[in-house]
Parts: sequence; structure tokens; C-alpha cells
Amino acid sequence: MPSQRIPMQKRVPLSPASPNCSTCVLGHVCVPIGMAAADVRQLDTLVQERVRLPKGTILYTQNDMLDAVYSVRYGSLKTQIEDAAGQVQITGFNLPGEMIGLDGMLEGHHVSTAIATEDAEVCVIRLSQIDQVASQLPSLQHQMRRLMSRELGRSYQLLASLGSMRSDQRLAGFLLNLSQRYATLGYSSTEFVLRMGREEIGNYLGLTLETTSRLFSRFARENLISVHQRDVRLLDIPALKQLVGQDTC
Amino acid sequence: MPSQRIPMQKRVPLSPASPNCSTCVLGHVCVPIGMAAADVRQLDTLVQERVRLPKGTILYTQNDMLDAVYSVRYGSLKTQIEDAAGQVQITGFNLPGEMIGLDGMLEGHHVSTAIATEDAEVCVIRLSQIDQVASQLPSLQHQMRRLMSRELGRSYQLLASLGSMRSDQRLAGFLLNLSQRYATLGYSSTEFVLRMGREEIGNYLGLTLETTSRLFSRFARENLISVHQRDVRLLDIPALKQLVGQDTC
DNA sequence: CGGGTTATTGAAGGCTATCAACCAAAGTGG
DNA sequence: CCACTTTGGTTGATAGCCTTCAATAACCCG
Repeated sequence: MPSQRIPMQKRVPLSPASPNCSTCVLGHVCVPIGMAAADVRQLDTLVQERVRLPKGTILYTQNDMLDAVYSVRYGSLKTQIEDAAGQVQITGFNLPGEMIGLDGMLEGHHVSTAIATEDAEVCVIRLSQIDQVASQLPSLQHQMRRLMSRELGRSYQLLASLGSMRSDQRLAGFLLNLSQRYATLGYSSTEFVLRMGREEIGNYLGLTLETTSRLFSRFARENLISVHQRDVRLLDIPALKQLVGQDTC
Repeated sequence: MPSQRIPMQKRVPLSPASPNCSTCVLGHVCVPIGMAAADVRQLDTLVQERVRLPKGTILYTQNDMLDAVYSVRYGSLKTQIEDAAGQVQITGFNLPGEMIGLDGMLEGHHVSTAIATEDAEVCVIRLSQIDQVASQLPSLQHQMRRLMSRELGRSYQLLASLGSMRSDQRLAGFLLNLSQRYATLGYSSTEFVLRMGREEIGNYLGLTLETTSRLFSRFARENLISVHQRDVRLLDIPALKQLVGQDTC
């Protein structure tokens, strides 16, 4: 499959009269994270547009000229890059409250592609609007740097995973990471449905879909998890953590 | 080797009366890249301190509370992260003109460690100074975002390499990448000395030092390169590019 | 020159990919 | 309502890449 099917880019702007940052339920995990309440109120003009994305829709593609970043409001997306040979590498899965498109800050083009893995909606944060709000709220510039810095750290973690871990350690780390993110969102940290298929997980972790499937089966056989299709329950988190942590030497 | 030898952190601040950004020979590749000449002059107060790092010295470590970023003035450094098990993953090698420490923008702590791989000197760019200069030069905020965005893209590229390429493709890509960066600096793009050892290259590419060494030998046998220890000459760049580009299926 | 670090090369084994078959669930159309 | 198709997941057998263990060689710096 050299270049997969290209879903139509269907962007549906919403009316601006919707909940804003200071009243958003995701306030504690999204852009305002860690900011003073008084400052958060000034963020209310930051998002002037939202986009609803049916499953499979592209938010932006490599080389797109969009000068904005996005935060997930509901649903989930994946970001991936595609090299000249058509080889795809998924670089991240994004849950509500998480930022997307930070690699597009080159004010010109993105280096990755973002696709909805299920029906989703994102807040559009225009770069020009960031500057405008920041002129009255200087700490917003710090905040943006923090968010980018966090994303950079996240990608370094993934690098470490791909570079020096065995397949089972990578999957265990992936599951634990999801668990923690769901907990942050207020969902169960031990029981959740995967938003992505085996092939996507495998690609993300640098494995094939067969290896991924086998690992799910093995983890279940060893009573670390129970799994039916995309429904996952973590049964022995300490054991999973030990698996990730133990030295590969 | 659970936790490698820890070199003493020896930082030697220099007198501030040194060449500044507008007169620096690295102006075309460093912070000012792409900025208008008039704006670059305003950057001259950005760097108020430089640090000289003897080979093996640590610039900053994971969890360091330094609130600054750095640009390489001469020499080279590597950045790496270390997980709980002591497993090290090198996330990048940095040549003159390149930025380091962008992951420390969390204004608190870095998530990586930076070590000089040879005698080096870096410019210290304090976050507070960025804001101060930016108050009169708003485009500096854009510039910082651009630089972070670029680093993010770089790490995505590396992810794709680790996730979906064979060992020989990774090394070929690494050599081509170095070639291009040396060219940018005005050095030969076909003949250079590696600033790092086989083990470090292997770690960076998710391989062992033996595999790395074997690949160097194989590339030389196939007349793609010639290599003596750390002296490398690229003999057949088109073939190397084809190797990287060709589909793994 | 000599000790220690770094690089090279060989042989064996393990982990993961590849190829392939099978199964289950969800549409699709007669 | 039921064959048929499609999509996604599971499982098995085999091959091959890369690691691991091990020995040797080259280099560097005192």
C-alpha cells in the first residue's frame, strides 16, 4: 500500500458562540493548564473557531500552509509523517485536552499529517491570535513554550522506547501511558477502549500488526491484562511497570 | 553499565565583551536564521553569557532547574535521556549554530542531558532575556516558536527512522544528514570526521556498536563510502539516497 | 612504548518480520 | 433472511536481521 486512501478533507466550522476556555471542562488539561484563574479568563478570545472532524478526516497534511495549532475537544486523532517512499510513521495519538500541530509553528507548513481516528472536534488556535492575546497576557508566550517543550519531551520518550526497548516493553509502556492519560481525563485508568487498531499501534511502536496482536494475547495469557478486540483492562499494573522498567541487558 | 561515569560539571562563564549575534559568523544558521538584518541587530543583548565546555562536560542534566536554552558556538554536543532503569538514549548530536535545551522550556527542568562530545562553547540564552528582547522585537517570539517547531520535526524524522527503517537505511540517512549539516556550515559535504564513536552512533540509531561497525565496513566494501576510524568520505551519495528512500516492503 | 580505550570481525542464537491461513464481526445486496 | 464481501484480529511456520558473546586489532595519550 504505497499511499493509503485519502479521505476527503471536510472541515465544518462552528458558530463562535460556544463554550470558551475559562468554562471548558478540559481547562485543567488543555492550554490553560497551570495558569492562574484570572489569566485563563483572558484566553476566552483565543479560540475563535472550532472544527468538527468525522472519523478518517484529515485536519491538516504535510506541507499544508495552515498557520494554527489545535487542541482536541472530544474524540481522538493521530499524527503521522510520510517519507518520500510513502512509508508512514505514526508519531502520536491525541486525546481530548491535548495539543496538535505544534510542528506547524514554522508559519508556513506542517511536517506531519493529523487524521481523526474517530469523530472528533478540535479548537483552532491561530498563531496571529496567540500574539494578539499575548500582548495583554505575556504569560501566554511562556505557556506556548511550555506546551511545545512538553511535546518535545514526549517525543524523546518515544525515541527512547523505539531505540532501546523490546517489543513487549514498548507495548507495556504504551498501555501504561494511555492509562495515565485517561486517568488525567477523569476516566478509568484500568479499563478503556483503544481508539486505534492493531496496525496503528504497531506502526506507532515500530512493530508489525501481527507482533502487536501476539503481544496482546501473551499479556492476556500471563494475566497482565484482559483484552477483547479493542476493550482493554489492565489487571496487573505493577507487573507492567516492572516489565517496562527492567534493564534489557 | 547501569549509570555511566558522571563527568564533573565545569562551567566557565566568559566575559560578556565578545562577538554578538549580529557579527557572529554563524548568523545564517543560528538564532537569527531568516530574520531581517535590522532585527538581528536587536538580538545583540540576547546572549549575555557564554560557557566553555571541555570534552565530556555536562551542560545540563535531566531535572536541572536551568531556565535557559543554548546555541552551539563551536565544538559539538550530544543530548540524551536516561530512564529509571538507567537506560540511555541519545536524542541528538549538535553542531555549531544548532540549538540545545529547547526541552527545558518548561521553566523548571530539562527532560534531557547535554554533554560535550568534544571541547565546545555555547551561547546562553536566558528565557527572561528572550522576553525582554521580544518586548521590543515581537518577531523573536515567532523565531523561538520556529526553532522549537524545527526541533520537533527533526525528532519526528528520527522517530520514522527508528520505527520503520532497516539498520543500513538508518546509517545511510544519518550520514546524509551529517553531510547536509556540514555543507550548511560551509564544510565539505563529502568528507568529514565523526564527532562521536560507534557506540554513540549505534545508540542514536537504535543499534549496537557492533552492527554500526559492520555497516561502516559493508558500506566501504560496497564503495558507498570510505572510512578510517572516524574519518569518513561519502563516495556515492546517490546510492546512499536510494538506499534510504527505497521501500522496505 | 604500553595500557586502556575504541573499532573490527566472527559465530551462534533470539527476537521480530514475513508469509499465510483462519476466524469474527459488520456491512451489502439479492 | 441469508450468501457474499470487506475489514480487522488471531495464530502458526519459517526466514532473516540484529544482538550477544567473544576474540583480535588499531589507535590514542600519557
